[in-house]
Amino acid sequence: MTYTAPILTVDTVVFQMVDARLCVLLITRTNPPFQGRRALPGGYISLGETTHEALQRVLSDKAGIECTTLPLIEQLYTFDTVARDPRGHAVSVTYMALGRDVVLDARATPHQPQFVPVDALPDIAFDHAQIVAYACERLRNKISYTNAIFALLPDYFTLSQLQQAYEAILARPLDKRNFRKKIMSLAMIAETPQMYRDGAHRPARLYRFVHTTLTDTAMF
Amino acid sequence: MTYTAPILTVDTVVFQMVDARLCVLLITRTNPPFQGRRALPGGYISLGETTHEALQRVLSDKAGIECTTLPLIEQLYTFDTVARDPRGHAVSVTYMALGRDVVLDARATPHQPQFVPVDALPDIAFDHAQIVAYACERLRNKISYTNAIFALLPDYFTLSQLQQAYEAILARPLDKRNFRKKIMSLAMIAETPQMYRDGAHRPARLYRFVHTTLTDTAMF
DNA sequence: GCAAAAGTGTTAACTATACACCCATGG
DNA sequence: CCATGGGTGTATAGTTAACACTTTTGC
Repeated sequence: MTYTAPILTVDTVVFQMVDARLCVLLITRTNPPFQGRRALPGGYISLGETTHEALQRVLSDKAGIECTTLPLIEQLYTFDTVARDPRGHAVSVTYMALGRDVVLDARATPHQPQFVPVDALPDIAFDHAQIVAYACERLRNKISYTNAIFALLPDYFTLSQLQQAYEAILARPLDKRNFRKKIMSLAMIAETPQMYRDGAHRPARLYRFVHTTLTDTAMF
Repeated sequence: MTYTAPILTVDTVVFQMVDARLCVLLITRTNPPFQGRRALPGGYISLGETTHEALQRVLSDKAGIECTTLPLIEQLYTFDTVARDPRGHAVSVTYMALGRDVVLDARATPHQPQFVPVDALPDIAFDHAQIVAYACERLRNKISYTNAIFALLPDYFTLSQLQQAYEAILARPLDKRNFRKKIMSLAMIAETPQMYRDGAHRPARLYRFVHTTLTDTAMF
């Protein structure tokens, strides 16, 4: 039997907070089709490679990111999609990753990786706008019933930072008092003795996450 | 460039209620590996075929089921898995489907399709037990925030039947009065003038679903 | 008349929401 | 002293959960 499988690719939506805004990692395509257009980091899955291995390789090659620095990686959905080259139809396994300390060196690769706010996306290649929209929805759901947001915040953070992250992802304002009451009742975070001083106002208490692995925690 | 993709397969978890129990469709494998063992219906995805097209073909060939008779089909997850033949690693795109009127003809194909209660699964091939467990969990979640259960019930049904379906999927008993109060407040189902008579007891009112497409409806 | 499943309300506990002022700091 | 963001409590409405008896039918 001569079995020929469809082209199989992986595409990843890497989220990170930048200035209290939810941002997604985009690269610039160096090859046709969509050469010069921005896109999600992605590429072929080779024979013998798992989807996760391909993801690691692609993020490392195209954005200089090591997967081990991303505290949360989760598969999203598998799209039947247009191929990257004219051979026709392809299948793309998509992943979502959350980061907090990712520093990009836009000159280290020709792909110019950068974080772009999800509420101000440029015109991106393939069906990647759809994938980003799906990832945003998944993330919104995920932070509502797990502690997934830990993966987007630094080890020590203020309640205002935490609230801003929730607000950016949910795309709606939250009441400060109700938010604090709720979050403290969940045993998801713990007070630390440290304070954060920043500008002409009262210093803020710093908190940390009790668990830095994914845990069920009904927030909303 | 000579690009060789991993082997790509599709596997489907088809659910149906049988005697108030949640059942899953299994076939018997006619080829190695796991020849003679039961398994989810599945097979190769060919070049040029979408995952959904492959799913249709596989269900038709191996179980005699036309996809158009399944009111709800949803992609589950894509597993890196063992290959069906010794060439090594494969990628399996899995789907969940819900049915209500599926009648199987176990003699029409050599695959002996049959519905088996999920709480009494035999030893099944590959990583299919894991896939069924994942599908059950997804279904449990899905019926909690959508009307997905419509796809498992006949057009006309009693409140007891509906409650039994929820109980079978959630694997816990529900309070009859609270259940009825809740379901009636959701505008998910509507009374019909018909009654269902069955045995030596009071006849039951028949209801129908207001929507027979997937709709958001917070049930639990 | 009896066995079997259908049908029906109330109360208490909990959860979610709305809302406004004082505090600590730097300049 | 003033501008800035940090921090705090209460009252109401809505939701969930617990619980037992009467009705209608076939035999």
